[in-house]
Formats: sequence, structure tokens, C-alpha cells
Amino acid sequence: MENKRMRALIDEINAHNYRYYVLDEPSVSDGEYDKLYDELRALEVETGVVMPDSPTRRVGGEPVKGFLPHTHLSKLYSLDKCTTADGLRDFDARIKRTQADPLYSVEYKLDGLTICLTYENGLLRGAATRGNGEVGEDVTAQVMTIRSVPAAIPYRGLLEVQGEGIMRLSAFEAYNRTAAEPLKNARNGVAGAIRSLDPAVAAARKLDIIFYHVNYIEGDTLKSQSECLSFLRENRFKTQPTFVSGDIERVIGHVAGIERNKLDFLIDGMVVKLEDFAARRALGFTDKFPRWAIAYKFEAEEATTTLSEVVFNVGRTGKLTPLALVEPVELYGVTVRRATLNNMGDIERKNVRVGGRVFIRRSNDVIPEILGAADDKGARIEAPAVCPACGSPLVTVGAHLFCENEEGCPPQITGRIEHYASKDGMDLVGISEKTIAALHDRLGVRSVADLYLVTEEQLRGLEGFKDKKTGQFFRSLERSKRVPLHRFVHALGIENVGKKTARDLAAHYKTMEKLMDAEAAELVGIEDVGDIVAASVIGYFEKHRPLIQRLFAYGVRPQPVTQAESAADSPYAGKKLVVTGTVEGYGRKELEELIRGLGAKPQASVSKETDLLIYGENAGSKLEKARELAVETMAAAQFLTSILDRIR
DNA sequence: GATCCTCGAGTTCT
DNA sequence: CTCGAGGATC
Repeated sequence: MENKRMRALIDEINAHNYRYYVLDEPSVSDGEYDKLYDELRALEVETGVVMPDSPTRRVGGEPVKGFLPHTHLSKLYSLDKCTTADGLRDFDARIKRTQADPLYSVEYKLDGLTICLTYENGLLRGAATRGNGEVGEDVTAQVMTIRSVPAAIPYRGLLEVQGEGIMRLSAFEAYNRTAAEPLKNARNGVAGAIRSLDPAVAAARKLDIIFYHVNYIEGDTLKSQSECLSFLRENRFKTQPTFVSGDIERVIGHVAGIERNKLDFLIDGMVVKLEDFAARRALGFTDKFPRWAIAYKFEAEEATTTLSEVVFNVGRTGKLTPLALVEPVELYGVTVRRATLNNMGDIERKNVRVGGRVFIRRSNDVIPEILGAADDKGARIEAPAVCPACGSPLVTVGAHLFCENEEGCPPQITGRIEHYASKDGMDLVGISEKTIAALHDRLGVRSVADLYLVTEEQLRGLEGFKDKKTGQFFRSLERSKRVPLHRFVHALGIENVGKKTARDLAAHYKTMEKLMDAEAAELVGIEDVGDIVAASVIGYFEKHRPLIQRLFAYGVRPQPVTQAESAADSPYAGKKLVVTGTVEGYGRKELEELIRGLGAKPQASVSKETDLLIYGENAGSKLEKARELAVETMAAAQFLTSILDRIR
């Protein structure tokens, strides 16, 4: 009985919320609304039942301990961009090479935080940030506090929708009128709130969210952007008006006519997308961007400031990078004190001088960049004659200056150790930049091999190294002794050998011993390895064989990544997996082999014991059954992406 | 030899 | 993200 009344109350309150927060057409007085809400809350307390789409879940709840990773159902791409009308004309020309009469839809490029919502059976399952496009962070508790996010929708299938979380300027100003600590700008207002572990922060900022894309829908039933937007609206998502035209000149006119300062939210440009989905599919994607959309970005906010000094930093490769220190200046809410100047050529081109004024902006609103000189005052910037860190003579290679004192130049030594310890290298958790500096200065650590000679007694002598950090230090080093070969090769920091080339080399040679004896002819035979990379590899081992032998002596044994060994740390190890549907490029047998290779068990049918169902094209009853039994599911394409590292 | 794409290396601030 | 440069391709 109570349940029935609760259901009715929830539906009524959600309907009022929808009209108020999404349609902006209030339908009840505050008093009436509060009455319904209080009655619902009382019933929930009485029965101890809180339904999944209850509005009382929106108040924020307890702070969370940390963000869990969330894997998106399909990859979220970023957009290619341009800053001029000609950029849009080029885009139009590229499209017209393959599409006869393209139709474009144009919308605001909102300046906030991209958020991705997953719905299943009509209920909000979770919310995540964009992250790297494949894996984001689960921010469900934070996003739940946004009133325009529907807790329940009419559509029943599996759905992932994408929107931009924003803080309206009116909300931003209202917040700052009373806040103890005012926000610097509306964008930081959203990003900070969503990234705060305490959902109450998000609740207090009165955020909003506007949707523009269906990232995943069962059966791919949508045919165009306008259908996509109608679908979103029918399912109670807030959308923005779009401008549609097939004439790029009209698109340019529309974009030029936008009056940013009349809007109640921040935008940093306009997005032009191909309207028709079949046309989009025909164009496809580059590695990073869809070929069927482009972001036209407005000029970034610029400021002028005084360049007070130029210092030269030395990196792990010995490369000197000029860094401009400027009078602190506010740009998009953060105080900028430094900006890179890349190289001497860059300084010449920009004609900047110490003591003179310079134009500065944050490129892509993130990394500070000096655009050029704003006056002709100040003193010329001279290239240093010797290394600022060690006093050695310098050489010029291409556009850059280098210090060749590999063994005796402190920033080069610590830089190499930092690279070795980095996440993509040996992943020495707890051996940070600071720790490495202390090891270098206080304990005389001069190479990555020296790390393994540090004693507990020595470490405890350093500031801040009590039980916890000391334990972590030695555990990290111990763990590193069984690192996969490709990570070890990357960690060495061989010139021109990064993550991808390290992987290729490891896959080809299988063991460190064979790689160390590699010959030029064979190296060049490997795809994407040419004369220069081959010479780097051979040169490295000629010089550093003793270092590697020391590492071997201390117990470092890089592991060839065979299937059996990759299984141990596979996230799928020991899990029961079922495959359904067809997967392009893979036979059923091959997939089963792949699954075994991950240390998982392939099964024929879905049961409640199943850990994960992987579905390809034309998936049928197994997928339905998995949903019924609440078995986790994953698109085949995504599964394959997630194990890319382990296939070779 | 020019052009496109991809990779490596270095980049700021909170 | 941006730059410069290596590799592949025509």
C-alpha cells in the first residue's frame, strides 16, 4: 500500500522536476512541491525503501572515497578543430569529396565538463566523465544532484548518452554572491564540483546538463542528428536548439553571428556536424576524430604580462627548453606564472625580450602559451653558452640545444630515473620526482641500477620515510623485477623508442638478450623502424650493456609476454566469459583461444555464474538473458580494445 | 621530394 | 596539447 503511494509520489515529483528543470515551465508552487516531497521522504523513512528513481536520492549523500573507473560502451572521440572560416570551408570540401549534398547541423560548443550517462531498463545506471575517451571516472553520486538529469526515462534498452555539464552564469553569479570562497569561473565551477568526492559540493552549485549525442543505443536505430535530438527530448533530456543548413557559407554566417556574451552559459566555439548518420558512417574516424564533425573554436582569451626571466630547463635527454617566467596573470581562472618557449627559434620568431610585455593565452584553455611580443622593450634573450645545470658545453641539434654530459648532469640523471619509475615504465609507485631528487642528492643514486642498492637504513634516514613509505618503496622495486619486457624496454628511455616502438621491439625479439644483440638489418625489417630508430637501439646497447647487466644481477628479469604469463595480471583472469553474435575478423574458435589466453574460461551459454557476456553483431537471446540475470555485458569491439596490449 | 600520418618528448596548474 | 621529426607512400 505504502509502495503504491510512494510510486505515485515519485512519478508526480519527477514530472514536476522535468517541467521545472528541463522545460523551464514550472507547474506547481514551491509549497505544493515541498508537501509532496516531505510526504515521500516520510514514507521512505517509515518503510526503509528508497526506489531507484526517487528524487530524494538527489541530495548528495555521503562523500565517496575515490572514483572508480568506468569503461564507456563505445569510445568517446574528441573533435578536430579550426579557428577560421576557411577552416570550415576546408572541412566542407573534404566532406564533399565523398558526400554529394551534405547537410550540417550546428550547435554550441559548451564549455563545461563532458558527462556520459548510462541507462538500462529505463533507469539511470551510472554517470562518468570522458576520461581518455575509453575509460572515465564514475561520478554517479555527483551527477545525480543535477536536477535536469532524468532518473528514469521511457526508453527501456541499453543506452549511453553524452552531454555537457555546465554551470549557468546566473547560477555562477548567485553562488558567488554568498559563497565563502568564490569560484573563478563557471567552467571551474562544474569541473571542480563533479571532481569533488563530496556530492554535496555539486548539489550546492546548481549545475545543469545539456545533451547532444547518443553514444550507444541498442540496434543503432537513429538515422540522423535531428532524430537523435528528438529521441533525447522524448526521453526527457535537455537539448539545445540547432541550426541546420547544407550551405557552408550560411553555416559560417550563423557561426559569425553568435553573440557569446548574451548567453547564460559559457561556450568556446561552435560544433558543425554532418546531419545524416549513414553519411557519417561512410566517412568514419581517424585515430582521434570523427571525420564528419569539426569544432570551430573562438579565439582564446588573451592577456598581456611582463616577461620577467627566461630559464633553461634540462630534460632527461639533455634537451634544453627555455621556460618563460612571467608576472602572474589570471587566465580563465588560473594564475599563470610560466610558459614554455619550446626552443631558441621560437624565441626569435616571437621576438620576445626579458622585461618586455608579451601576449599570453592558454592554448585549448589549458597549457599557457606565449603568442608574441606586445611591445619592443626589454633585453634580447641570449642562448646559454654552457649547460645551466652542470656547466658543460652545449651542442645544437636541429632546432634544439643539448647538453651532452649524460653521466654527470643532475637533471638528466634524475630525469632518466623518473622515466624508469613512471607509470608506463616500471610503474614504481611511491618513487616520485621528489623521492628521486632526495635519492640523488643525499644517497648518491646515479642510475636506475643504483635504486636496487638502496638499503632500508639509508631510506629511513631521509625525511618523511617512515614505515609506510619505506615499505612501499621496496615493494615497488620487488614488483618491478618481473615487469613485462615492453615496459622494461620503454623504461630504459632509448632515444626515439617510446611506448609503441618498445612494444614492437619486445614483440619481435621476445627476450632482452636477443634484443641486446639486435642487428641493423633485422631491426629495419620491423614495421615503423627505420635507419634512425635502428641506430638509436644499437647505439644504446653499445653504451649501456653494463647497466642492463647490473640490473640483471640485481634480479630484474623482464618477462616475455606470452599468453600464459599475460593471464596472471589480466583483469579477466579466472572469470567466466560468454561470446554471442559475430565478431568481424574473428572466428568463434579464435575468440575462445583469446579468452583462454587471458586466463579466463569460455562458456557456451549464459548462466548466473557467468561473469561477462561479450556481444558482437546480431546478438540475440544470450544478450537478453544476460540482461535478465544482470550479467555484465560488453561490446566485442570494446573487449578487443581492452585486451589490445595482450594480443601480441 | 613532397605529403600525410604517427610517434616521441616536453609542456601548466591544482 | 603542441611541436618536431621519423617512417611510409606516392
